[in-house]
Amino acid sequence: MGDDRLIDGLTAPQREAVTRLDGPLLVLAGAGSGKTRVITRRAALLATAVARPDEVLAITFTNKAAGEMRERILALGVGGGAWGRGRMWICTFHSLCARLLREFGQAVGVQPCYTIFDESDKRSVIREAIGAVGLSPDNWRPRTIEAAISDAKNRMLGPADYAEQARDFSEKTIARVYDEYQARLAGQNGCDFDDLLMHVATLLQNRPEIQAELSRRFRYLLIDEYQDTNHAQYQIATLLASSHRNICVTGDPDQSIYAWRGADIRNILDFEKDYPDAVTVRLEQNYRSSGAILSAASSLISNNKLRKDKTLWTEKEFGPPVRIWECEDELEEADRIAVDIQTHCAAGGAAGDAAIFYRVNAVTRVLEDALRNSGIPYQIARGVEFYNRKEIKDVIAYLRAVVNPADEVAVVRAAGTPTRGIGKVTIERLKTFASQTGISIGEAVARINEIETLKPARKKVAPFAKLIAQIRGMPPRPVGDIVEAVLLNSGLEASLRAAGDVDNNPLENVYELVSAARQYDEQNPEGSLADWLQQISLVSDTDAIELTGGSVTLMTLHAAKGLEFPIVYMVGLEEDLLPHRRAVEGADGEIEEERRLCFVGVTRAMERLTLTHARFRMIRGVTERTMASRFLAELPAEEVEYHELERTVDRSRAHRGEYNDADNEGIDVSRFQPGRTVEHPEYGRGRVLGVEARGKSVYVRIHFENEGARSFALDYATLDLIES
DNA sequence: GTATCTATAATTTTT
DNA sequence: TTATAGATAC
Repeated sequence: MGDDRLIDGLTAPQREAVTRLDGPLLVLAGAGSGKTRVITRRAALLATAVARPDEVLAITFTNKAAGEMRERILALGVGGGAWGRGRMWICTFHSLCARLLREFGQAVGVQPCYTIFDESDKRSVIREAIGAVGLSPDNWRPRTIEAAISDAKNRMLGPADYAEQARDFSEKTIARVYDEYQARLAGQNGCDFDDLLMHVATLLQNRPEIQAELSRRFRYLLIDEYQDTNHAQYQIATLLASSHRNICVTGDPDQSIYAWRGADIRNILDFEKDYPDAVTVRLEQNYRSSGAILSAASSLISNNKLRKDKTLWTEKEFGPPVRIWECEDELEEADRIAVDIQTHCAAGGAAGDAAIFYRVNAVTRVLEDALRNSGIPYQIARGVEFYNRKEIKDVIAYLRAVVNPADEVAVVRAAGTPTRGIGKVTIERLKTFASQTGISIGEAVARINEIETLKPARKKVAPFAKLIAQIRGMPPRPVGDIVEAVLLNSGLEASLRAAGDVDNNPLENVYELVSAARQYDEQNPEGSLADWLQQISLVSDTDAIELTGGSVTLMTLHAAKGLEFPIVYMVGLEEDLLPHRRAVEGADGEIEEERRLCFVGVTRAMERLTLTHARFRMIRGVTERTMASRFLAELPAEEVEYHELERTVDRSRAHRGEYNDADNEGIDVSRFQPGRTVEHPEYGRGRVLGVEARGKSVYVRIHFENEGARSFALDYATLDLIES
């Protein structure tokens, strides 16, 4: 069967995972266990031994991972000409669904020319919906409502389902907004990210003939990072596999870090229940990290209670110990990292060997400054930022308006930029006419002569209407020509020519967009404007990382999943940052997810790992005392190298008297782990909520049954720990 | 109808 | 610290 090259050099379990082609297969792949190697070879083997390439559907977590997988399969050089005829489907859940909706969406009320609404489009529609049901955005925060709706969609609850299960006033109100929001999206023929999944899952559920056709089309399924799938994704996977059951999922419960986005770890834990005949393969040998790093990782993750026990092992040598650096503040933290990287480079190492991970994006600025000042090249994973720029969104608004005339968000934005005398009142009149006539806003623009109310403004709208009609009349490709036409004919180019300076040049950005379109044209001989728009709507931060580049990579811990670097720094190992405050205050399970996040970061390192924490950190303009992360105390103490604060070199703000130092050393906060029960002489028994530093003292917050939450200064409180 | 200013709020992680 | 929404001035 197949090509021997595909199984060369594999261990027994790896070989099993590659060659057991039919039936349900669960691959529990520990960090660094060669999983990518296994799934690429498996995909290649499937496509050469038992199926046509286009009968294989491989689903990855990011576009980046999809691209890499495609390259690696090509590099295997198997299958020869077979690749040309029908390409293997390698995509993310979202891009798969986006494609399927274009083909089958009408069955769930989505027109083929639908457009994808990003977070800010979603925000503006939500605001409208909140207003339309008679609420005020001051009392009903769009953020909160968005989160609730997103959560509902991930659980496949439509507005009606959600309303049915809504219990309290808050949920019932959200249900009204959800209903309105969804109606508005449908009216604009738009889908948000969550809709892509929910609609396809519903489609597969309600239309057996489509489900049958698709499971015939995709005879073999391969799903990576299965621990991070949500319910809608689970349904899609299940329904696609239901007739042939050739479903292989890979993942690692210890690396589940997206519960906040609706991911349900039970999907992977229950795989064997869903498919009782499933074969399970465990990959537990780690080929990536040194003994020291692996030992730290194992020690850390063993603190999770809700966990299937698993032991990673390595044949690699122990190597240098994991370092923990205590720094005065975030400036010193960044400086020390920069100096360390410089030392590495001076010794002949490459900057590209190193990566810096952090919990929140907000901490990047100081790191960037330090690297820039030291002349160290760096890259930051934030690809969406380009598409979030104002001038880019302006151009894209025109394109969306051309593709989908009902896309009100886009039409309104395009009509108003550059300013051409179309204001609020005119827009309202267009909207009113559209809804009275039962047409889309785009059509209303095309039929301005029929709109009585538009007397003087008609002259202002006419050129815009003409432009849209002209662009719409162009052939759907090459896309580059369309983008360029929009740019030149809309007046955007002219208005940008005047603006801009050296380090922020919108005109340049906009031309970069034209280049991106031209590049797309070259790579996709059959691509259309709609396809390109779909593709750029789904780019993520991680997609932009250049792994072969010669620069230090900065990214969030979430973005780091699936990658590896010889040298890793993790910054901000502090309570309230990692674990994040939201998790500390939240349910018990959330701390475990933070720990898994930390574990993911640690296991990215191959040779050298440095964890840092600062005693003081400025957060949104205010410098605060911090406490070392509990996770640091969970590392094997005798194996790590602890670097205390270097008091001789004081580059910190404290030195300049910008804040008062606090003498909190030596306080054992670990005794008061959140969740522990304590006894207070006056208030009786209570539960520890958390420990926090404020000003010069450290406080412990306790929740008492009768008294509610109270804080005590740790130095003076008379609290007894009760064994639980 | 448009531009500018001010106040205000809010900050986890991402397809 | 930063972005954004709303108010105000032109």
